[in-house]
Amino acid sequence: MTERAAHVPALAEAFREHGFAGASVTALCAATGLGKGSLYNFFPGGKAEMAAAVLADVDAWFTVSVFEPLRTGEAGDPGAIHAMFDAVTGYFRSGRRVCLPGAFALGRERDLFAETIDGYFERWIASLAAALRTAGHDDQAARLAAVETVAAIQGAIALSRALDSPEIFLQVIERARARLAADSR
Amino acid sequence: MTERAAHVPALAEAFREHGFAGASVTALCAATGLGKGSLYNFFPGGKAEMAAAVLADVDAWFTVSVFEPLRTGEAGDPGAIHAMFDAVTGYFRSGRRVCLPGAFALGRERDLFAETIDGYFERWIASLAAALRTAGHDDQAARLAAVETVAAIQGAIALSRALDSPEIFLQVIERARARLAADSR
DNA sequence: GTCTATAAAGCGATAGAC
DNA sequence: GTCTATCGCTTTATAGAC
Repeated sequence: MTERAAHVPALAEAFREHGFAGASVTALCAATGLGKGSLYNFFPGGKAEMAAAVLADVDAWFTVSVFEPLRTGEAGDPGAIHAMFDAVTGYFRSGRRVCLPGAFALGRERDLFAETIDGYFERWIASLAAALRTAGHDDQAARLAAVETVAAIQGAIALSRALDSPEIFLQVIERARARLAADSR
Repeated sequence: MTERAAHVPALAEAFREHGFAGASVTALCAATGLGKGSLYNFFPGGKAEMAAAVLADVDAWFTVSVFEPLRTGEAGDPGAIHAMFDAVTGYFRSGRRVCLPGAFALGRERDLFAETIDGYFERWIASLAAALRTAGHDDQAARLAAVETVAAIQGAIALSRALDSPEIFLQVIERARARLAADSR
């Protein structure tokens, strides 16, 4: 028996490439290697349920690989924040790979997945702010710097794709990293 | 005679709301108040030609309202850069309105409009960098700060839509503005 | 230049054989 | 659980009346 979860990464890549509206069930079949019948057997709710599963998978990865490490960093150790930048640089493939919650936020599909999208960014900001408080920021400064940093990462993806330049992504990321490091001295 | 250009703003709002793949010709008819026959009379190339006209219109607005003012600012006067932040805050409706070149950059439609999208962002960055050089930055610092700022604006749109919070947009914009002002002292 | 009617293709989704 | 065949609908785009 093949399980539903095994096909989620392929669905994710298809949604990243085509967007939600642009990803036809035929394209999703091609991405997974499954027929329509099999796909609907795993996801009776159709495209919406597939996208929800993908978003849940993305959320789970970030929870384990980004949000939780940010919260378990020790006081005075900037390692957790550096690890976050390294993790997102790898995950987003230096801007070649889209952030699905961010991309969905720009379109009509935002309404379908509002809670998931909101939760993803809210927890990213909150956990980064927690790490910044550990590094010495006060509450308000930590929250603002976290918002600014997450926005910078989202903007870096859009801009590097627009200019077809991974270097642009890396430039923005390194400046965001340097700014947090400087502020945390 | 109604002219083609008169319908471009309505098309733009439809593409912003639905995205390129999600905007059906029926929806574009509803947005413009025209029948399919009339729409195809103005835009024989269909959706792609409509979107191209919209992107050209966006590009023209930014050229007049953002790019050119950035280049005509006088040395030592930070007014042009402040005017840019004011203009984009208004244009993007504090993050409620999507940046079409930025949104298209995230999807497959990027390939269709690659030149336009690339040119839009390249000229935005170049004109902002020119204003920063006028304000005292050296070449490399100006370019990097311009890239960072445009990315921040794109990220602000995505994040404020994700969290359904115009305040987030304004926070990020004000921090970007303050950073440029501080660097230009 | 505008509309309605329509063509041809693709869509999401389902049924039913295996 | 997997497939193919098919349904009903929407899609893009065109044709032709006015």
